[in-house]
Formats: sequence, C-alpha cells, structure tokens
Amino acid sequence: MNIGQASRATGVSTKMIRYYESVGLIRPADRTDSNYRDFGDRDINELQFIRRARNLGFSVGEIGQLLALWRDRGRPSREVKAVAEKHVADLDARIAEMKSMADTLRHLAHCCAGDERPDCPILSDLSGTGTPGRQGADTNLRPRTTAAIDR
Amino acid sequence: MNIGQASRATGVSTKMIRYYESVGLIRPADRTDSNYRDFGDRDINELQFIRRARNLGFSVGEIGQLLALWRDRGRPSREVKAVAEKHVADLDARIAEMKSMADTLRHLAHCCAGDERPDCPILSDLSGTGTPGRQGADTNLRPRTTAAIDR
DNA sequence: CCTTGACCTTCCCATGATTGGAACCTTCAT
DNA sequence: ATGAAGGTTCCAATCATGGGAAGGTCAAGG
Repeated sequence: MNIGQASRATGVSTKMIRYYESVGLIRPADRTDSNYRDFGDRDINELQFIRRARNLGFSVGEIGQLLALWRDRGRPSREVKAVAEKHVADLDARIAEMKSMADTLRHLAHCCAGDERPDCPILSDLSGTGTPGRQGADTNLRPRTTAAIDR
Repeated sequence: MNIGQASRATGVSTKMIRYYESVGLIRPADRTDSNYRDFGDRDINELQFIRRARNLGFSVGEIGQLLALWRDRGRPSREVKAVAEKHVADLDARIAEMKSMADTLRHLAHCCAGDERPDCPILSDLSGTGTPGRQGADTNLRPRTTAAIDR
C-alpha cells in the first residue's frame, strides 16, 4: 500500500502521514525499490487509531502516549484512563472559558439595538465606558489553542 | 508613555503591542528623539479595547473591524452586532464540537476500570475494535484553532 | 518504444497569536 | 562613569495543517 492508498484507507492526508512519521508518532514506513513508502496492515491500524484520537481532540503528544500504551499489551488501564481524564479536564476548562465569552457577548448583543443608530453597548463595553455594573469583557478569559476540524 | 508603561497600563505585553502595530491594528506610535515609541491616551484606550476584545475571543481580524467601527462615530450598531453575533455562532460551534468530544471520552473513561488490568474500552474504541453500537470516536469532530489565555 | 497523467519523493513556506532570545542602543540612578 | 533596566530590531519556535515547486516513478495506451 502506497501513501495515497493508505490515506484513502484511513482518512489521514498524505501530508499528515508524512508529518506523523517525521515527528516519530509512527515508525518510518518501509520503502519500495523506488523509495515509495509501503504501508502494511499494522501501519494502517495505527493511522486509524491516530485519526480517531485526533477526532477526540488529543494532541499529537497525547496520542504518542496512547499509542505507546496501546502497543504495550501489559499496560494498566489506569494509565490510559489518566490520559483520557486529563484531556477531558482540559476540554471542560476550554469549554467553560468559551462559554463564558459567548454568554457575555450574547448578553451584549441582546442589549444592542442592531439598527442604523450608532449607540452600541458592545462597543461601549469594549471601550470600558459601558454600564460598569455589568459582567463586561474585562475578565481574563480567552480561548486556548487547540486543533483543527476535519475537512 | 513608553512601551513598558503602556503595557502596564493596558495589560497588553510589549511584544503584542509591537505586533499589533506591525499588522496595522493600531497605527504606528509616535517616536521620541531616541526612537522610543511614545503612546498617548488615545493609544492606551485602543490597546485596552483590544485587550477586552481578545478576552472575548475575537480574532485580530475581527478586532480590526470592531476598531474601525468604533472609530467611525456614525456607524450603524447593526454592523457591530453582526460581527458579535457571527463570533458567538463561531464560539457556539466550537463549544458544541468540544462538548461532543468530552462527552464521548467521559463515557469511555467511565467504562474503563482504571486499574492494573490491561483491558481498556478507551483503547478498544480508538483501535476500532470496541463495542460498535456505541458513539465511538469515529465522528469527524475536532477542536479548532483559537487563541491563548491570559498569563 | 514513448508519451501522458497520476502518483510518489523531498524541501520550503504560510497560517495565528504569542513568546523567547540575541545584539545593540538609551536612560537613569548611583 | 558604570551598571541596571528598559528600549530597538530581527529571527526563531510553537502546533497541526495545507500549498506548492522540482524532480523521480509507474501504468495505460498510441
């Protein structure tokens, strides 16, 4: 199986397959005489594993840990669970941050007439001149870097 | 006010102030004879505006739009509201993606004994061998790039 | 046999927001 | 005058991903 076939079989782009190899997430694929990468069933399984883990938002580093545990037939499930729970906590924290931002903004937008007049509580809030009793945008919440979405 | 004072006054790092200038978000600051940047009240206000907008998760591009509207005393609040509502929709979409990931993973972790035994529904799911009736990790959801949190 | 098109290879570049550091200059207080 | 603190520019790295160039390989068909 060359890289294009492996890509189609796993839903991982050829670019990313090469990248995962370059960062050591998967071991270097075999090569044909003409220097084409040659993937076996085992590689395909690992790429599918990677894709599923990415779909759950795991970083490449975390996937490295998960792959190592997967390959280790004697791993304690405790370790896998720890990785998963830490990631869940990360996700929950980011969700909470973004929810707080969305709620604040929803409130401001709700208070904004949204017509031809220039008065705007959203801009007032951002400029610090708006109704100071409100929650305002002056929290130190910001979203956090994560990954990208499937095409 | 030099850049360090401006940074302390606004909570925007000196690095980011220079960056915002370089990308045209703020206009180039005045310079002293010794080539130090010199910020006035107006610059300070804009930097605070930017920080608040970042805290609400707006991208630099969106902040550019918001700043332009802010400077335009005759803008229709409709336009501001549109920018805000689009951003809320973006946030909500990302929240939904991440919530789906977290819920899936929470379920898997809940089903995982988390002890010394190697059997693990999390790895089973990732490897595609797990109880196929389940929601599984085979959705095409992934988080999306956003910004970072305040220091 | 040779061409064509589809595929592979490596290498470099760009993204977005942010931080870190090097090399060098300025200001201020001792 | 000397040193610390802080300014300046420029370059690099992060993370996961895609785009593209330049060149090698392969299979089908004329």
